[in-house]
Order: sequence, then structure tokens, then C-alpha cells
Amino acid sequence: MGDRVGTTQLEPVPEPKYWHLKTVLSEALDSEFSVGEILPNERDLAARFGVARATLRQALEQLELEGRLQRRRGVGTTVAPPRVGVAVGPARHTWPGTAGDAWQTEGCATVVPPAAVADALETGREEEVHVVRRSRVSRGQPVAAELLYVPAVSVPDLTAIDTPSGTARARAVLRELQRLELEGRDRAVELGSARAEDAKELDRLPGAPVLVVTTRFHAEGCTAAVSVATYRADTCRLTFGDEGAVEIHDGPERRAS
Amino acid sequence: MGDRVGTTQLEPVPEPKYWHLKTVLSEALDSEFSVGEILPNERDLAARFGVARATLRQALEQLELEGRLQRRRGVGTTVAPPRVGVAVGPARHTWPGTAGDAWQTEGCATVVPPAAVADALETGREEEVHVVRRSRVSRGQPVAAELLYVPAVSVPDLTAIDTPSGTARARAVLRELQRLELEGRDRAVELGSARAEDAKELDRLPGAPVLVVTTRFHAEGCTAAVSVATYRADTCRLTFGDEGAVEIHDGPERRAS
DNA sequence: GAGTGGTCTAGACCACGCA
DNA sequence: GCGTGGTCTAGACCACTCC
Repeated sequence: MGDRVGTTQLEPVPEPKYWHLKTVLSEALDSEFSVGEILPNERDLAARFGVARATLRQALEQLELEGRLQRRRGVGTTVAPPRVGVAVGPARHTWPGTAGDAWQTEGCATVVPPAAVADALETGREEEVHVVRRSRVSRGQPVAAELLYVPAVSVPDLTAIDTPSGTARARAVLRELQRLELEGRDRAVELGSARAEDAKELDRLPGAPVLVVTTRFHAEGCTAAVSVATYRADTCRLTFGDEGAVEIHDGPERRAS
Repeated sequence: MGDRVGTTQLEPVPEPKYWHLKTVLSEALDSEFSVGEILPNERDLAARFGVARATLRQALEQLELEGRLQRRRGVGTTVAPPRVGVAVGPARHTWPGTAGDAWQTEGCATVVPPAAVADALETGREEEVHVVRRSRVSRGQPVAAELLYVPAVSVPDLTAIDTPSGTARARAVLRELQRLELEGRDRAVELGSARAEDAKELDRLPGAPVLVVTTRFHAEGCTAAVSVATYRADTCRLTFGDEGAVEIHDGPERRAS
């Protein structure tokens, strides 16, 4: 206990030290550690491998990116559980907020959306739209934060009168949206880094790697709403089911004792 | 020209320097630079902002991760074009290698797959399977590398006799696979880092961030094949179309002059 | 207050692309 | 051979968590 990573002197190889280090650590994690265990601190680990702390950190960063480790300031570095499978695919042809989807409604505001969103919505770049904030929790951990942009024309019956801000208004927007007939949907997934806000909600530092899922909802021949959902890239595996397929919500593989 | 990023002294803020730096650079990229332009080198930039080179690099790394910059050793740092939209979604119910899909077949070998793949295929952990290598190019750039694992039971008529290795054999495997009736498919997307091999094919350094798309193909009641496709995360946006949706293969937004 | 990870510095040398 | 980004070092201090 505590010496299982050894004091391996890295032999001089042409391969970068941090890369070799990552491989060595990765194998040690597979064979010698179990989920949740805490590793020795960075200064000790660096000393054991005879490298500078910055070099060790480069290796740890990669392992964290791959979802193998979890680091928390003031606490330490622990072995991460396998990534959580998060279903984003199936539930074809339903609006957000439909009964029993995985999201929790948090609030609503009125903002001028980012240019990219405004273009997708075909609203003017200065035009304000409703934005519903929602969050998604899995295994007790927050895994995603969503901003759902809904232009006023998509929810015509939602008058300014007595729509209190906050979750009540958010629910009103979702309810009105669901009255439209959903004609189609398309999605894109890309890598991003967490904005300060999202980072806070996801319990990560700003700039943490995230998977950004952008969904456009089509109704009445145009884009009725756009959702931008930000998933923690370190802990999530996004799953897209298909009819006839057996959904796997969890990673059964990996990790010996 | 050459001085557009200014010599802005960063005022002392509680926010990390590299974060502020990233914001400043990001805005400069939006307003002052155009795609393909090369930035001043790292030593100069660091000096202008009055920070250490390592700090500047932290900001550049983030911007590269977000697909805003492209850096190449021995060459320099250039402004990246908007991410390429790569369709991975639609084409429902077709096997890989079907006429006119986006992939180019490169070769075939016989290997013991990684444990995770073996589990998905329900083959033994030591059992060898066919693996077809394919690559995908978009706008003249390699964007993805794929390994398609096919157990022998899925291609029973492919006898060992006269199956030359290389692309001929790869095509034979794909052809045999297409004779099965495809019952379903499911996908998962997660963040990974490029293995040395993939990195080479994608023209990146090992460890570069990639989006890993794992697809399981179901036929005859079991998993007939598993594809592991590795997309460059910096340059790609994965698109998942839906019937009734207008596919967008390219990012029309962003970037002024 | 002790211990952790996060930020930052000011250097050095290496690997690569190109002229 | 020169200029680029990539790796690495040995320090320092800060922000946070927990006792």
C-alpha cells in the first residue's frame, strides 16, 4: 500500500517522458488500484519517478482527460469510476421537458443569444429570446448543463403578463413549446471548454473539457428551438441508441483489482 | 500587421492569467485575424503580454482545443478554419463499406481486440478477429481513423484460403458482412486521446484530443461487428442527422475579418 | 495550519520544417 | 542553420479543503 507505483526509473527513451509516464501509470491503475482510491500526491509521485512536477502533471492531465483519474484541489487525486453512459439519442421526436426526461428545470431568463444560436434560430442577432436553464444529474453527480433557446415566435401564447421568472416561467415555456408539432431534429457533438458558469454547475474548473451537444428542433418549417447542452467530458460517454438496439447505460468493462 | 494583438498589460485580476489571456486572444482572433493567418511566435507573444511562455502556451492550448488555432512544430501557429461538420448519424441501417460511404478502406489484419471490444463482441478475450482499417478525409484533411472489428463467425464464408492481406482482404470482409441482415446499431461518443498510431494518421501528436465514436452493429441477435472511429476533436464537429432535418455539413457562423 | 492540486516563472534543450 | 513549437526543470506562491 502506497508503494505500488514503484520507484521505477524511466529508462532514456526517445518517447516523451510524460507519455511513457502516462503509460506506466495507466497500467498501474489497471492492475494495482481500485476505484475511488487516492493516489500519492503530485510531489511524491514526481520524486518517485525522478521527474519534475510539471512533467508528472502532464501525464496526470492526460489520464484525467481520458476519465481515468479525478483530481480535486485541496483534496487529492483519486481513481475515477468508469465513464457513465448518458443517453442522448433515442426518445425520438419529443420536445425537451416531456414527461420523465432526464433533465431538471432550473430557471428561465430572456437574453440575446450567441451569434451562432441566433443564426440557427433565424432570429436577428440582436433579438432577445427565452432561455431555459436545465441540468442533468447521474449517479448523484451533475453531468450536464443545458441552455435551451426559444424565440418568442415559437411560444406565441406566452404573453409577458404574469410569467414570473424562475422555474415557473421555465415550465410555462416548455409547456407552450410542446404544443407545436415536432417535425425533426438534428444534432451535432463537438469538443469545447467549460465557460465559467457551466464549470461551476458541473463542479469543475473553468476551461475543463466538455462535450457540447447542439440540438436544433424543427417545427412549422423552421427551427423552433435550439438546445446547447454541455456534458463533462471526463466522466461521460454519450450514447445514441437506435431502434432494435440494446441500450447500454453503463460501462461494464475495464478495471481489474 | 503584426501588432494587432497589442502589448496589453494584463491588469491584476483574481482570474488566472492564462484564462484572461485566452479571452483576449480569442477576441483578437475574431476581430483582427482571418483564417489561415499566422500568429507571432510564442516567445514574442509571451513577451508582449508580459507572461512566461508556459503561461501563454496554456492559453494557446485551450484555443487549439476549441478549434480556433492550429499549431505545427517547425512551422508556427495559424488561425484555424471553422470546424468541419462530419456526418456520422444518418444513413440508417447500412453496413460499413456500403457504396459511397465516406470511408476509404486501407487494409485488414487479424488481431486480438482490446478487452472492451472483445466484451462487446462476446468473443473470448483471447480470440482473434478481423480488423479492417479505414480512414476518412474531408476537405483534403484526414479527419478520422477507424478500426472495424469483425469476428470470424460474422463472415463464415470467408475462408482462410486465398484471402490476401491488405485492402483486397479488407474489401472481402466488408462484402461478406453486408450479406447479413442489419438489425440495429448503437453508438457512443466520448473524449479520448490519440494513440501513437492514430495520431500519425491524423497528422497530430500522440495524445491529441479525439472524439471516439464506438458503434455496435447488431445482426442475427448478437453484435456482429464493432467499429471504433477516432475523429480529430480540434477540427471536427460530429453531426447526427434525423429524418426531416436539414443537414448542415459546415459551420456557417463565426469569424469576421 | 497542514496538505492538496492549480498557477506561474525563467530558464534550457530537443525535434521538426524549411530555405 | 535558423526559427518554430514541444518537452522539461526546479523552483515559487496561491486557492482550496479538511482537521
